[in-house]
Amino acid sequence: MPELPEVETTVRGLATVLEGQVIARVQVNRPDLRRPFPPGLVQALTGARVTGLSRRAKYGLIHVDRGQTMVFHLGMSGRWRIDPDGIGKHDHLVIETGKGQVLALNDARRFGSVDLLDTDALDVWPQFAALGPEPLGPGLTPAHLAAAFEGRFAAIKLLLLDQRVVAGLGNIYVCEALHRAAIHPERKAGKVSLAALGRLVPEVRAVLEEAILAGGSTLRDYVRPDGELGYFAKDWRVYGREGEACGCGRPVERIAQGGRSTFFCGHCQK
DNA sequence: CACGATACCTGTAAGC
DNA sequence: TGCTTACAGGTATCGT
Repeated sequence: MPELPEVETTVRGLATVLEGQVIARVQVNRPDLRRPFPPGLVQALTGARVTGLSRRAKYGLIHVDRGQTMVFHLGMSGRWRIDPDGIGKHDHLVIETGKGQVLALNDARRFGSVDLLDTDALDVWPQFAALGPEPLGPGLTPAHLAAAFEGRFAAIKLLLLDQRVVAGLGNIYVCEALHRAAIHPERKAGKVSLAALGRLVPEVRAVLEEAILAGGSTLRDYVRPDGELGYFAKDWRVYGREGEACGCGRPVERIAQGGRSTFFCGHCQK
């Protein structure tokens, strides 16, 4: 489910419910996700007022008025449910606002995480300090990629998934961006021309921005009537389309890289 | 250090 | 129907 656009959509949806509200109740239903829930999480959040929400890479941030921020990562299967019809299986963290609205962090595989940090120390949090530039920010340039890829022999697809190179890309949007930029996913990163990187950067931005827009329109202001967040119609050009015709007519191919599926067109991508 | 493999955990879909 | 297998949008860690 969650790459950068889905996290962004989720954060915007959560903001409609949480922004400016007091957190009246916090319930933790198991000790951990990928890591233990932070000690004191319930106490820190209960009674606090949410001052704002934001996103960094694939992390969602909920800022409260006590100088702290709850940082969540959705892993592979995480999602927030708004006003769910009862607390269900895998609703590991439940938050209720002063207005009585309920938010449930649901994560079947529990690859996600929740952390509690001082807001003014977010930048030096090791997980954030290690991240590369935001793909939608000014830091992602062809020159940045060229520098990051210099001398590297790993496949470009794999390096684009490395959050230290660019922060927020995942398997779907890397496949899509490489296809749109006509770059073969197995090309050694250090050997991709600056011209090709010049095509790639705007395509990375475009796939992400289009996905965020689709999320907004599909979800109607980022929240579906059933309370689900982050899901929207997918119209990928290659992802999940093995054997189907690429725009050029040739079948989309599927290979494994780093143990994960890569979809591409061997005719369009060189 | 760069890089590939593996582990984490559960659900779902496909194959037999 | 039931059982087994492959695979899933992410990341940390381990060995070479």
